[in-house]
Formats: sequence, structure tokens, C-alpha cells
Amino acid sequence: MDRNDSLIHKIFDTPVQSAREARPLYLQLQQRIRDAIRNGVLRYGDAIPPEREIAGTMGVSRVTVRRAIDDLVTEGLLIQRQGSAPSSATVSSSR
Amino acid sequence: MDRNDSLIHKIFDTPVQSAREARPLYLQLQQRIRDAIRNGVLRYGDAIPPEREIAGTMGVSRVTVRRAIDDLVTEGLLIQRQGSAPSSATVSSSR
Amino acid sequence: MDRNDSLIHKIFDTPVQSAREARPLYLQLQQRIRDAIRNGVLRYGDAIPPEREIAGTMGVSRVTVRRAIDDLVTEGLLIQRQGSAPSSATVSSSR
Amino acid sequence: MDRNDSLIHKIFDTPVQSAREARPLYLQLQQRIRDAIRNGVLRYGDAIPPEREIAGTMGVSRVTVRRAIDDLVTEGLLIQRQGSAPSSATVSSSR
DNA sequence: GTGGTCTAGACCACG
DNA sequence: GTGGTCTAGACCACC
Repeated sequence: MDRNDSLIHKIFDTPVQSAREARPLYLQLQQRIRDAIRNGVLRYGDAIPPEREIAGTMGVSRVTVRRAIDDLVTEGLLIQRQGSAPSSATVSSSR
Repeated sequence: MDRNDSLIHKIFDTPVQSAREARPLYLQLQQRIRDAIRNGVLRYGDAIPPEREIAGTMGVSRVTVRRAIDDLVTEGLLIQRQGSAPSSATVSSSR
Repeated sequence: MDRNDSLIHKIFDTPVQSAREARPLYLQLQQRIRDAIRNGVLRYGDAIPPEREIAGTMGVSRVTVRRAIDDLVTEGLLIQRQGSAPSSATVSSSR
Repeated sequence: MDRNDSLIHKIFDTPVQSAREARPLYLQLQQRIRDAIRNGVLRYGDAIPPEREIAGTMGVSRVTVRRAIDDLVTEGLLIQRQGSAPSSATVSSSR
């Protein structure tokens, strides 16, 4: 392998940054909420902001917010209340 | 906004790590090749390694490598020959 | 060349059906779309079916459909929007 | 579905001609030789033309010719003789 | 429910 | 042993 060949191979011998090292957005958001509950920042009965607001401040779409929340509701960590309330979910009891 | 409300909003007021910071793998690879041509590391007539080799050393699938290369071929930056030649593509002239 | 030799050569003197007569699937599909645009069947703003639907009705994989479409998008013949809209691509203006 | 929508779907509702309906070139060639043997056109001891000639008259590469022949040699239908003989293979006995 | 990206694997024809 | 094509399947973020 001559010198130039070696140079050329250098272009290709380092891995690219996998898009999968960046965790999925909905999981990042979900993790924040989990952490907040675990740390006591979110307590039983606390409301989280409306989806629309979260989407805006975190720079993701509302669908992504919903996806993060839905899992937590399924697990019972959040309770979804329907209606006109400005909050969409509530921290459940300690479970 | 009471104190706790403020705390809760803190959970959501920083953007997630955008998936767009991690650009698609095929664009990252494409950029490397473009840079190498621009910087003179790849010169007219230089061969790049076979697709399968690139895929292996960079930790991506061959399809992803091809996708990166295809655009460059379309733009005329690379020339691709099929056959048993050890080189898969050749840098075209200065254009 | 004796008679039998002549017979034997007959085995080999007609070309096989070239694989190139059967053009790649993605080019065949691409051509259909080009023709539809050229013939006015697809007009500015018309949506084509979702990629998955095309793949199903044409009996090819979604990857192949995408490959056909990608070129047309690059050329500006189709415009692609992501999201939940029922249309996947839109015919651009007359260019 | 309005009339135009129906027209558009017509573009996509017929399958493309699968590249796989066109049998692989090396199998087409192989079949011709098998048929010639089966029909008695090629008999024990008959030589087939050199690879290079077959490749030329049939419009395929020499590699493809070799691939077709190799299988037949493996099966014992052809015998490969090395050396300066203008023929590369010979029909074996009836097996 | 749509497009965007990625993977792993396969078969083909070729210099 | 290389590029060309194709498949089946998966996960993600989005209107």
C-alpha cells in the first residue's frame, strides 16, 4: 500500500456517528419525566404542561410528545384526564 | 406560577438532542468523500475501496454506502465501473 | 466445418435474452411516472399513492419504489412531504 | 374516488415486468447445452466452441460462459480438457 | 398511516 | 471479488 493509498483508506477507517447513538426523541423526553417523578420533582397530582407547550419548548412535534406520554400512562405513572383542563396528565400515587 | 410549577416547567424547557444533529449516515459518509476530493486527498483517477470494505470499516451496511456514492456519481464527482477491478470508483476531473 | 460442427455452432449462435431487455424494476416504475406526467395524467398538485401501497400493487418492495421516486424528487418532478397526509408526493409545476 | 384519482391509480396497479422472469443468462446458456445433449445434437466426444467464441456469439461475458459450463462439468455432463485444444469441453457418456 | 433511514442478506453479470 | 439490483423487515419522527 503506497502512501496515497493509505491516505485514502483513512477517509473510511473511522466509523460514522450512528444515528442510533442519539436516543430517540420520544425516549429522551420520556426519560426526563421518569427522572422527575423519581426525584420527586413531579409528585402525585402534579400536572405537566399541555402537549402543545412541551412540543414548543422541546423542539419536537406534538405526536412525539404524545408517544412519550402514552407509554407512561400505560405504565400508570401518569394519569390522563380528558376535558378542558390545561393539564393533560397527572402523576399517580407512588406505584 | 408558584415555585413548584416553575420546577416542573424546567423539565421541559430544554430541547432534546435533535436527531438532526446526528445527520443520516449516508450523508456523513458522502460528506467525507466530498471533503477528501475538495482537499485533494482524492485526486483524479484515485480509487476508493470496494463498497463492502467501506461498509465493514465504517460499520454501516452496504446499502448505506451505495446510497452515499450514488449521489456523487450522479453529480459526476465519482465514476463507477463494474467488474473485478479492485477499485470501485474513480475521482473524475476537477469539475 | 462438417455438418455436425455446424449443428453444434447453431446452439450458440443466437444471443440469450439479454437481462437488459428487462430493465431494472425501479427504472420501469420511474418511467411510468415520467410518462404519466408527460401525458398529463399526473398534473401539478396531484398526489400519487403512498409508497407502501405502490409497492403492494406493483409487487415490488418499498425500497424499490423509493429508489424510483428519489430520482424524480431530485429532478424536481415530484415533491415529497413527510407526515400523515394521504398523499406522498405531488407533481411539481411544468418544468 | 373521483375520476382523476382512478386514473392515477391506474399508473400503479399493474405489476412491473420482474427482472426475474428473464432467467439468468448463465442458466439460459446452460439450458441450451443441456437440451442439445438431451436431443442428441451434442454427442459423446463432441467439442463445444471455445468460451471466447460462445461469449461473442451469445452476447455475454466469458465469465458467464464459464459459469454455465462449470456446473455441467460438475455434473459430469461435460468434460473439461486442458491444453491447447480449441475445444474446452467434451460431452461425456450417457450418464 | 406516512415518508426517512437503516440493516442483513441474496442473486446476478462482469474485467 | 467487484458493482447492480432486489427483498423483507425494522424503527423513527412527523401533520
